[in-house]
Amino acid sequence: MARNTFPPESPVQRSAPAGGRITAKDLAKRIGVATSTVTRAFDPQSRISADVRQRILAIADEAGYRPNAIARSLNRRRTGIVALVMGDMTNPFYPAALEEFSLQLRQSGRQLLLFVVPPGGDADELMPQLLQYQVDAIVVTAARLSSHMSDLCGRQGVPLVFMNRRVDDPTVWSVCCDNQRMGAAVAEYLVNSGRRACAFVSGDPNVSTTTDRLLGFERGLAAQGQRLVACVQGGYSYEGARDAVAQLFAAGQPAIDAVFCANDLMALGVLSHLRMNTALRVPEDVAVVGFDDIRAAAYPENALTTVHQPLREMIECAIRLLDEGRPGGSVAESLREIPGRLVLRSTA
Amino acid sequence: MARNTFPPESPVQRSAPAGGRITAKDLAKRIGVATSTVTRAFDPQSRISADVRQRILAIADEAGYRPNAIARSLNRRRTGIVALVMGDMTNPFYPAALEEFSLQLRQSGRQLLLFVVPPGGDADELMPQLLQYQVDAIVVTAARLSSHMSDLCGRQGVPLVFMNRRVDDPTVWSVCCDNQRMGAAVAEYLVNSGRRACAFVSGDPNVSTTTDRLLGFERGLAAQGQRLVACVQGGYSYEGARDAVAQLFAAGQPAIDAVFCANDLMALGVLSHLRMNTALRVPEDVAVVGFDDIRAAAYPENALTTVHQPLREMIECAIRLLDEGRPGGSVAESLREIPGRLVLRSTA
DNA sequence: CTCACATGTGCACACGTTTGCACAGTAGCT
DNA sequence: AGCTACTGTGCAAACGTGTGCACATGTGAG
Repeated sequence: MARNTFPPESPVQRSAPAGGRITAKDLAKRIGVATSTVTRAFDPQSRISADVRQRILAIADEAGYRPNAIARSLNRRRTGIVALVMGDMTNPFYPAALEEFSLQLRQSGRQLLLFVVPPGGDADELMPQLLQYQVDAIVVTAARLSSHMSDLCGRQGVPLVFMNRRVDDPTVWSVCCDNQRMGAAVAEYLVNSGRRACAFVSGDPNVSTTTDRLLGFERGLAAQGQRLVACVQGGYSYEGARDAVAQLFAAGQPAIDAVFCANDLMALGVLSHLRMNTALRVPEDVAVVGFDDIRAAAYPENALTTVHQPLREMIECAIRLLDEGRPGGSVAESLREIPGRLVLRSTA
Repeated sequence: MARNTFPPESPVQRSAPAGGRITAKDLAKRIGVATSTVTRAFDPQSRISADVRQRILAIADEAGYRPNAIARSLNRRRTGIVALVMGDMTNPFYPAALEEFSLQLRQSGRQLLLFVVPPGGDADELMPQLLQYQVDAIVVTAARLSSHMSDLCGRQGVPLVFMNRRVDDPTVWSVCCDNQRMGAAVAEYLVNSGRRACAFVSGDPNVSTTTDRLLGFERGLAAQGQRLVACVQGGYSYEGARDAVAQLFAAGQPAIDAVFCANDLMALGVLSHLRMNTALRVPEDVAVVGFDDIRAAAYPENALTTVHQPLREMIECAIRLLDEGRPGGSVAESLREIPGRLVLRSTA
């Protein structure tokens, strides 16, 4: 038999690669066209005769062929991958954001590479790994990033969007709810409903999301001739807020009659303390207001009055910004604020 | 000046590519070594003299160079990317799983490509996209996958692991809690503490996680001479369970004195109904037991008795299996069951 | 019939890395 | 000195796709 002498000179002419994965070249050979023609069949922009395209697509489908996105990425210098860096998965707001992100990114034909920064950790360590994968853009939410890493992204030409966090850097985008205005709106509402001693439960005094809400709250109080009576640290967690507020009330402060929390999770912790450990009635004796409008806020046993963050719009905005490259103008222009909405339930 | 005639014949000799990204070739030219030497400097396995390696790494660091993971993936035919397909982000158990997954994958040097299947949706539509990106393995949790897609992965040689779900397919892995045994343990505990009329709140009658827990529960009851009094569908959601159980109790059933729920989220819905809408006391009149042990189960206002799922161990197991390729043996061998643990709090 | 032009296809190179092979140099041993 | 073995480096061919260029063919106008 001359069988095994068939390709005598060709050195490594294996037409079926080990992995079992079929390539454009295989397909082309089988159909009798050039590999570039196969490529063009998959690109709607390309000019190619309708019948050839159809034939190629049909056979490709039958053979289970789809273009290798890795090879394409290398060639096009665009991966279609967006990195999402996220901290604090324990706050239900962020899983909800993640779900919406995933949905919208897929609708725009992109993939989502996820990085969760561990509780005490820093997003900085993740960046090298992340940049190695040549992501087209990076979205950071609920995590801290050094300015060093931020302009490393800049040098590599990777757009960076902070979501639910504002940074004073005109070269990166920020998308937020209008935190100051909503903080003021909460103040106005509480004072109008007769509250005279308001406290604030902060998340982290270094994070804009918290400080903007606080600033707006204080300004809103001032506009009505009041001042903030107390401000405690809740560390963004249920337990942290519960314990902080326990101390606050145990300290026999001048009877606080309203507590505004930087997020819903902490507000639930506050509610828990008031209901389980004190005789105070909500809302008669103490009003509680949260921020985010997570699902649990609407549960009847919580019925939490809170500020609704328009998650879908915020994420739509963030994704639009990904295509804009890096912002060109001032800090103010690099910030997008989406209006929130006060949702009245039964705790205030 | 002869400056601009320096490379007279070379056609496209641009040494600084447009993207601003520096490549191994650039670095090599700058140092005066071959590109392969640069590669080897980054591979601890490679034999290369210590001083050359150090010099390369130093200059690479200074220049901000890191090997392009996409190009490497193409060459090695391994991307280092694991796809995670996840449904039902509204159940806090899954965000917690996601966080742990992210952590463990990063520790093993891999990346996480996330796909969230939309509420009514199907994982099948995602698979083509996902396979295009040449992921090294796929983990599916809380989502349904057709057997057609399952063996498409098989043909492409991509290991597939179902997590918290069991499938009767010996070619894919499954990692679960020992649901039947824990269901039986709950039954035993409830009967031992004097319960005489137990009901079950199911998630989805077609999902193994639910049916195994139910089966174990029924067997456990039978072993004590009892039978299940009622079984309702809660659809895995807080609201679904609350409404289902409302109907159940409104129907004036033979006074049910224990409710076992297929997950914690539904158990919280049940608690909500009992506490808000009935005069029944928990646990005196009705016991409530959940499954998963999410964080909210431990909140004092819930204090939910539940079955703890050992998330970390389950995920460790799943990640180990990724490296095993596809399972070789029987259905039984392709299933890994991790023991759970009953956590007694105040609802039963 | 010639020219201008549009259409469809193939060729070959590029994307940035990895890796088998060859080879120069050095060391160890008889 | 000659042989073997080992170390460190360069060369060049992959990996699978996209795309500019050339070219063949068809089409209509003058």
